[in-house]
Amino acid sequence: MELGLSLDGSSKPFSFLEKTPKLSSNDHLGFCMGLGRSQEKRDSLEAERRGNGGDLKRVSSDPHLQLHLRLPWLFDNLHETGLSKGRGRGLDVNRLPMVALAGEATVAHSSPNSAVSSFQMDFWFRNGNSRGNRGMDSETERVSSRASDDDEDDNGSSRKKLRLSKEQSAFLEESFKEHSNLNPKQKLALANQLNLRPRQVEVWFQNRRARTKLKQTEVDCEYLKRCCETLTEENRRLHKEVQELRALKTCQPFYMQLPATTLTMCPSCKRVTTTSATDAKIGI
DNA sequence: GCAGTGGAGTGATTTACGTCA
DNA sequence: CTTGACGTAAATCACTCCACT
Repeated sequence: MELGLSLDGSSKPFSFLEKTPKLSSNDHLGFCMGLGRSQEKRDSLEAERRGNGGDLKRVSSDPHLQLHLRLPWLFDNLHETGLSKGRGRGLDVNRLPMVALAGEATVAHSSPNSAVSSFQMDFWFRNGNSRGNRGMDSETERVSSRASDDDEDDNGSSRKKLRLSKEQSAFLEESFKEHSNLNPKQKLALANQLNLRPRQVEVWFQNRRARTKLKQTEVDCEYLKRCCETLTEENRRLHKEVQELRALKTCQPFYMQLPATTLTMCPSCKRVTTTSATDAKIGI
């Protein structure tokens, strides 16, 4: 059994279900939720993207979110669908022992717990920020210059987490409110404005989109959960009502079920005849 | 206080996929 | 039709911060 619910009230809310593979019989009681944007919303989003300069070549190919759950609300089913399955990954330098990073002496010396990230140093330096006037040794300067390189390291050791400053985050946040997708021009402008690499801006927006979507999904799931509970309760109530009506029907005397009859007199022969209400209605 | 720990937040990377020229 | 470039979503990792014990 599949139940489709739409949150947006679009006229064709479950078109995506046509493409959804049928749940196998092993899926027990399946619950399929479709969280979709209405066409209008999608159009506006597309228009917004076009308005961003028209450089974007396509819109998201994933206008809907589909969740297949086994009642009652077993979210852990997501794990079974492969969402949490890891893929084969390439070499991760962060998993290498420190010895292997000997060539990255400048980075390795930088304390990972340092409150002053290499990026922030870079930001201060480039901005001429007064905070950057703290006494920094030559090593932090080396880190700074390294972080300011626009190109990624070829040896893949650039997976160094750099925390953005509050100002940068706030600015990115504001930009995100205006448009959640950036065209290359906007990306470059933002990067220049914030003294970040374009790639950093790009990644920030990617993460922001993903996490916004995740949050929205959680909210939607909660809403659907409540909807389902309400509907279940309503269903239970209606079933009970049907049972009561059936019970009432079997208890009623036979005559109560007969259609009402009326006595009529034929105007010509003056004979009294009985006519059922239905007969009278159809003019017999 | 202080160290250890678990969880949340977040920047970065990898992979897969769709679109377009 | 095929192919490569490009952009994005999804999944994941790694690091940081913070509350709690």
